[in-house]
Amino acid sequence: MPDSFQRSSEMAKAYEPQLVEERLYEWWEQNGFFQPSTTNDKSPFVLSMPPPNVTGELHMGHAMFVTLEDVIVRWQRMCGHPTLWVPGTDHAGIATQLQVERMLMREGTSRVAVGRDEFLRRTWEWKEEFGGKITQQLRRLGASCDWSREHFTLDPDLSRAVRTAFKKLYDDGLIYRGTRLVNWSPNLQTAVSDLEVEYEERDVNMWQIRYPVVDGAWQAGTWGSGSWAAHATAFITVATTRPETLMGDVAVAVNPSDERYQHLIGKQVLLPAVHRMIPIVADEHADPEFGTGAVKITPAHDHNDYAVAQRQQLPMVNIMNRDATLNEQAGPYAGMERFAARKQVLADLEREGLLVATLPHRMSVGISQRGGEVIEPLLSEQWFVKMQPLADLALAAVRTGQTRIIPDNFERVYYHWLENIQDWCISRQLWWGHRIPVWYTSDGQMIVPGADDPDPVGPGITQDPDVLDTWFSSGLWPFSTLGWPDQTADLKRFYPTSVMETGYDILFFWVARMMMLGCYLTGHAPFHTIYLHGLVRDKDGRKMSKTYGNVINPLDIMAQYGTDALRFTLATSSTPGQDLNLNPERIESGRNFANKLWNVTRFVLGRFGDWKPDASAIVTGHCLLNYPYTVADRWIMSRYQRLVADVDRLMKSYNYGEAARQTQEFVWNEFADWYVEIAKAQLEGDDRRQLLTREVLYTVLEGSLRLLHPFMPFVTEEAWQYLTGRMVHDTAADSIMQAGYPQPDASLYDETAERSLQLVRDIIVGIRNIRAEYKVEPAKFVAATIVSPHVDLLAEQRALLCRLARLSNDDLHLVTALAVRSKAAATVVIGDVEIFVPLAGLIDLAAERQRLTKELANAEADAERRRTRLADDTFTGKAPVAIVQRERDTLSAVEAQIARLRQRVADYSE
RNA sequence: GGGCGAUUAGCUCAGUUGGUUAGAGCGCAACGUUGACAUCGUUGAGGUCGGUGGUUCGAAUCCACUAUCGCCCACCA
Repeated sequence: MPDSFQRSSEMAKAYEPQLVEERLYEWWEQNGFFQPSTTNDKSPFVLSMPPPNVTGELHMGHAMFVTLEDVIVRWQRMCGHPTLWVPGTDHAGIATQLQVERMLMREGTSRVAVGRDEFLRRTWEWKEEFGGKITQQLRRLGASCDWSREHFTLDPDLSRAVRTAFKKLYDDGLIYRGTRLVNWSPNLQTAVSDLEVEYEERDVNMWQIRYPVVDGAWQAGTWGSGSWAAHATAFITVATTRPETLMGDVAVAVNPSDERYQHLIGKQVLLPAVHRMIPIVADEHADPEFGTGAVKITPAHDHNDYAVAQRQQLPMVNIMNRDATLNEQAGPYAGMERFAARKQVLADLEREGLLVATLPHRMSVGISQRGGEVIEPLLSEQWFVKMQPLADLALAAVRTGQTRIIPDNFERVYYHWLENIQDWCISRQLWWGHRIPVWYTSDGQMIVPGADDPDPVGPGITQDPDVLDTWFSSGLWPFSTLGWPDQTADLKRFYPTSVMETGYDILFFWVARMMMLGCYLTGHAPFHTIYLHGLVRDKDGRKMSKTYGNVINPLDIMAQYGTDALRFTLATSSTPGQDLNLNPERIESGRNFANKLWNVTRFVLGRFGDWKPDASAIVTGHCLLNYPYTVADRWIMSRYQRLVADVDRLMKSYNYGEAARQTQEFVWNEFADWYVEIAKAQLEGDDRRQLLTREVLYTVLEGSLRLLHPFMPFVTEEAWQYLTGRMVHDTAADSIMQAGYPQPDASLYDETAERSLQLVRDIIVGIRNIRAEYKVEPAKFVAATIVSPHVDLLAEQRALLCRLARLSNDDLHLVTALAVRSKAAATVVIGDVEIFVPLAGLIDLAAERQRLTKELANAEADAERRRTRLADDTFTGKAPVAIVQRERDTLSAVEAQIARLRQRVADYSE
């Protein structure tokens, strides 16, 4: 092994992520560091990765979840738990099918033209070609998942899990087939679930149309004759936003309490265009306040009307084809596209004098999430899962605390959704996906074979042509990927999993369904904790989208700033459940921090000399008591230990971002800015001083790298390899991720040292401040007199004071009192300490007086507040003793400061 | 209509169970290459924590109301 000096000089002057990341990742993966330890009897920690779409492109959402999950996983692994992070990809039925269809279109053909078998062959081909891309990109992010256990939702074993689940739910009566009104996406030509419909406020028209109330039979053939009035005894006017559905009307409903229409209830109206007689019925659905108070009932094309028709036992008339053209039931409009038909119907109504009014109206319109067009409620035969029994289990799991949601306000959202759940339409009229495992005989019988049974064959036997909703298979993910339905070793050891980390946007789509299916099929909630993160938005809070042109590509960012910079920024900018506005400037500061770690390591290593870290190099409480460590040594160790305790607490309470922020602050503002500077002075001392200083530098830096490793895996590993030279104290680790995570040790807290060093820092900053104010040349050594009751402490720190405040050693006077107070000196007062910096000929008496007077005023106001507080009996009586005592102590310190400030103001005034 | 979240420095955001004079990064101003780091250092300016009221000895933090922005669910003939 090269010595430390050589190692430090091998380190590049700046951290260069592109030289490090790929090499380290390959080394980690090839050495099996991501696989759960088998030589450890601690409880395992398991996390299932939310599987990205197999043909997806990496975006910030992926970067976010990988960062958080990798933080959790690396932390748990370092804490000594056998840790498994199961990766994989999702076949993403609609998304993938659309991509392949687009490809076929570019080739001048189509899905239908090539046929189902060929289409599936082409889609698999596509998957093989592009499916590895996303997993490569996850590797770029540093994801420490166990690739030997990677799964794809269409893998044979997962397909078997799907069939097992389907069979069980079917046999238990929780899956049924039925003709229901579903959300139909005309562009996709498939049914979609309620969740796949998004609502958008739009300005539309509401038309008022009058229907003739007719007694007796209607003579056909008069549509277009303009002779409606002659046949009508009266009219009833309905309001609608969708006049093209008129031909599907089966009734007109009025509110039973609506006096305007009492006399019409039970009468018949004539439906224009198709000349059907439909009744006027009384139903609570009609709101007298809305529109005209009379509503046309179109059960095959409206969810509310569907309910009315069931109540009123009205027939259903479906007037639409699957491509959203009208069918033969629409009479003269058959074959027209739905919106073209709307225009034509309106024109015809107007001509016939039946269009009463056209009013502007604002309403939310259902849009197909993936298709982008207006959803059409359509009557069709589909497969459904009966949700109530499943929802009850999922609700109970959270209510009883078996599973906990973080942040917990999402528990209410979860409850509300599950308490109002509707049956789940799971069939999709697609080709890419798990084909519904049901066969039909020619006489209409259904066969649902077991998962391991052969597919039914025989004359006239056909399989259901549809596939299952993608989320059906991903709902099994946490256990199907571990071998379920078989009781495999992995399933026994790693299920239920530990934490489910994902975005709150798929709480219903995925998380709730995993909870339901997991509870039902395995008898356990699939995870004990659900951690939800927010969406990554641009710095102005807008959704990242290609149309806004505000998309930040993680791959570009990683190439420019390094993976650690991106990860650190995402981790430290985020709070659980809260959206994150990503400011690219912050990524730069993440990069800077990685570089800081690198350079501080380079510095420390370069000062090791022939010293080598080994077990004895670790500073413990015992060490600190038995060897002459300095106040600064004890200070930084104490601060470091407090950091470790804070990080421990924050990580355990899922506040990962705050843990990283605090660590950064410590490393930069305390360790690098102060201890490293102090160490430079200490390293000029005798051999023993040097040795002890190296130990402290090593202990704190090595521990800080381990603290940060979950956040910044690459730079910490690389720096750690250099720093330790692979000689680690607490394990025989080859990688930092195998070294333990720092554990709190309160015995190293040293409040005296912390206070002392704080005073030293304040004095140094005070003198620097004077220097800056009087524009003293940075290189120049100045004189100073420090008047303080703590001369002993300050004498110990003499070298430090001189070095960091740039004082001339011969002219630094440490005294307990001062006989002659020179006006030709600038003054700093810190509590009971006075510092005089003589600057002959430079001192502006008026300015100095003004500065100190201002400080005096502040101090006096402060003291006054405290005196008032302490004079208040209720405060001294009710507040905790420690708080009151602290108030007293602070007051006396402030009073000491006031006395000195007064004196000095007087000095300058004479 | 029901629910949730946000509002803290010019910008982007932290702030554990209420407890000194509210923090960071970026940006801004001035100075500075002394051997880890200019992806840096030193010093500084900058906030009555959206508003009102309340609880409390004490509120950015808890409660009520309110304003603005955003999101979710439901409804919308």
